[in-house]
Amino acid sequence: MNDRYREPGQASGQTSLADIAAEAGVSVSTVSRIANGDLGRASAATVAKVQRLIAERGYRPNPIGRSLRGGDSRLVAMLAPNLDNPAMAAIAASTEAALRAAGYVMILCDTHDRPDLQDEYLRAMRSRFAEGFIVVSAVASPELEASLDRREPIVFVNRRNPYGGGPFIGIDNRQAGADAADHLLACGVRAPAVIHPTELSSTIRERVEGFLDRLEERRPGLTVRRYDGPGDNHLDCGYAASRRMAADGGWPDGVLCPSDLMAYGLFRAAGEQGVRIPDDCLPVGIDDNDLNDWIAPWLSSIKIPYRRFGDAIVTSLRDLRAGGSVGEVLLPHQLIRRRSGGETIEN
Amino acid sequence: MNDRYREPGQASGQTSLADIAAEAGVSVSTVSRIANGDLGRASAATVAKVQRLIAERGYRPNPIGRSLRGGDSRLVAMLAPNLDNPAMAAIAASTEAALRAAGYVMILCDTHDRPDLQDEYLRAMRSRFAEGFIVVSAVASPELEASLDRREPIVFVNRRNPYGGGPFIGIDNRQAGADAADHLLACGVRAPAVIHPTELSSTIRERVEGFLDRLEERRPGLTVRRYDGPGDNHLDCGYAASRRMAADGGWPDGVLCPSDLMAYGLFRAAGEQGVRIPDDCLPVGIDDNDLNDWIAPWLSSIKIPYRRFGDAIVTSLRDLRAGGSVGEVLLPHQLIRRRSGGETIEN
DNA sequence: ACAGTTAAGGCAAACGTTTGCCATGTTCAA
DNA sequence: TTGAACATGGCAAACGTTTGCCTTAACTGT
Repeated sequence: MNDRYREPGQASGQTSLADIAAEAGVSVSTVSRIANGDLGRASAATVAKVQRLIAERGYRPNPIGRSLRGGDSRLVAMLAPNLDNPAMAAIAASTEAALRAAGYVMILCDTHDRPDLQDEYLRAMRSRFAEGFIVVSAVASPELEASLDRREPIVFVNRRNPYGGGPFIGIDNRQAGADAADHLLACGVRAPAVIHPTELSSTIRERVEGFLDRLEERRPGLTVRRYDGPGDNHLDCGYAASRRMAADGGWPDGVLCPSDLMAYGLFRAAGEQGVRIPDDCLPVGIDDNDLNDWIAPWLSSIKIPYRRFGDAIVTSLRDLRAGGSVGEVLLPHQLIRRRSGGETIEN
Repeated sequence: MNDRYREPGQASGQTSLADIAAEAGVSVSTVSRIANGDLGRASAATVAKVQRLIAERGYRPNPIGRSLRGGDSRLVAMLAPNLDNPAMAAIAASTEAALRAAGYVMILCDTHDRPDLQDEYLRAMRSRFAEGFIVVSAVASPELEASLDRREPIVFVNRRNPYGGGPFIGIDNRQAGADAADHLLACGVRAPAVIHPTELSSTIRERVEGFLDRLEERRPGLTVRRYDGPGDNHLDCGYAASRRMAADGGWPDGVLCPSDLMAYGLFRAAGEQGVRIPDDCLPVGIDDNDLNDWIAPWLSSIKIPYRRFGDAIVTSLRDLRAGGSVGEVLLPHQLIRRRSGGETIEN
């Protein structure tokens, strides 16, 4: 192509089985077996010689050759919508670490929540011999359905399999909504409201339902104001919904924001209208973004242990590949109470 | 392995050249050539037949086979420290999009700023035939040096090549520091201070130097208080440095925080001590996190156009692989002024 | 009619692995 | 002494692709 910059790892690069074999005066098969720990198939002398050469030349098996042969590729694809969302970044970071610890390499694909991109990535990764898929906030798409039909190992995170079944990692969203309701009532909120995106995912729906059901249970007959907002991301949704809410009947004394980003949208709208948060209006979020402790001391939020998702995901993926039947893993959430001053009180 | 879950893309999966060839009654070579657009090597009838079959069976060339052969892998590795940092997430997201648009797939590796992990990933990616590397905030490491020696295509982002030279995407950090100084002076700050991490990267050093130099130029003889803070991340550094600053001589009327995260750390320390931000102490950040507009209306910050990094990175990578000599790309930054009320005034 | 050209397409090697099977040679028991 | 078992290790196919070179047949010009 050009002589200034070489392809990395190309022919002249890495030492291959053949190089070692030639130098040791044995066949590639023998070297391969020794490299893979099958030491009983060669004499002690041969094993020693080959092992020495492997160490000396820094031989590392080429994953490409391996995958082609049909062995494992040690590649796992993670499909996530929009990395800009700090929650996604947290999941990605913890999954990456867990996979690396298990000897895998993660390919991260940003699907922008679009079914067509999700499909494109599923195809691309399949033909790259990805050994498994982690789909965060999956959307229904033809290729996803096809993958499920082929019984490919797929772990769903955050949002359940739109076609039902399959392993799932997340929290008990209904319970989280109920906990949020309890929190608002405990803080003396009389007329709570709820905002949510116009387009409801199953995750958000469950949180809102859990919230409403718990309120109905504890305050029968109480009407809960409910506003939705349009937008690509939860920041915009939260902002738009809050403005609708303010225009419709003024600010309530408490609001469930089913994601922290929506709470940030509410915060902005409140600031613009001179409404003091949390004194005039007490929001409760779900996610508990790491930054809350630093710059959003006004936001109590239900912490989702995204840092722990990685391990759970890798465990599920392994069980799946081992043929075990894998169900849902619901990790524990926890309300983090914050007061405006910035002190955090964990219960 | 087991019959419940299959490897995706394995033998029984994707249609291969051989499948098409068998069905069309021609050789693999012919199909390969037609699939790659070399239409002059077969009769019109053959071309039509093969093209029809390719479309019908949904044939897509297997990238593994291609890479192995020595062709291109369309794989690019991005090594980033700590995805938790919103700035890194923004760079990763925009790069992913730009690479996908250019037909590449990005592998994202979290190096945690550790030289040994950076090395491990460089090796792993090289043997997977990555066509190029994007190293964000590179640290010096043996394998990086080796990669440079082999003239592999590496683009450095955010932090310059620790061994010097090579293409770089970033901003003019000295100028950004100077702009921050101008801003503080314009806001009437009399005795500005600066906080920074104890471990100085070249990026942060440049920002701080630009700040101090500009102050010396405009206010000769002015002594600028300077505090560093330990910690793994800039949040902790900023917090620790701020507390040191407060303990040492009280809060200044203005502070340069060479990253937004450090400003968040300062904000928390100020909140704990009852210091009002920005009224008592005016911070200026560098980065301009997207969330500032929503929940940090008190923070004026120098916006780094992370969203535009992706395109610049891909362009550099292409030029590099085409053999062109690629230098530094400094993208324009811009001060975003915010007032406590939340309104944004861009200049 | 014959050499030369062109069209059409197949052969086979190469990339790096893994693995079932075969080929030696040695040892051991009956 | 002869068969069996075992130790040691090589052969070759297979994965999917690309490409230099070869073959065959038809066509062209003289």
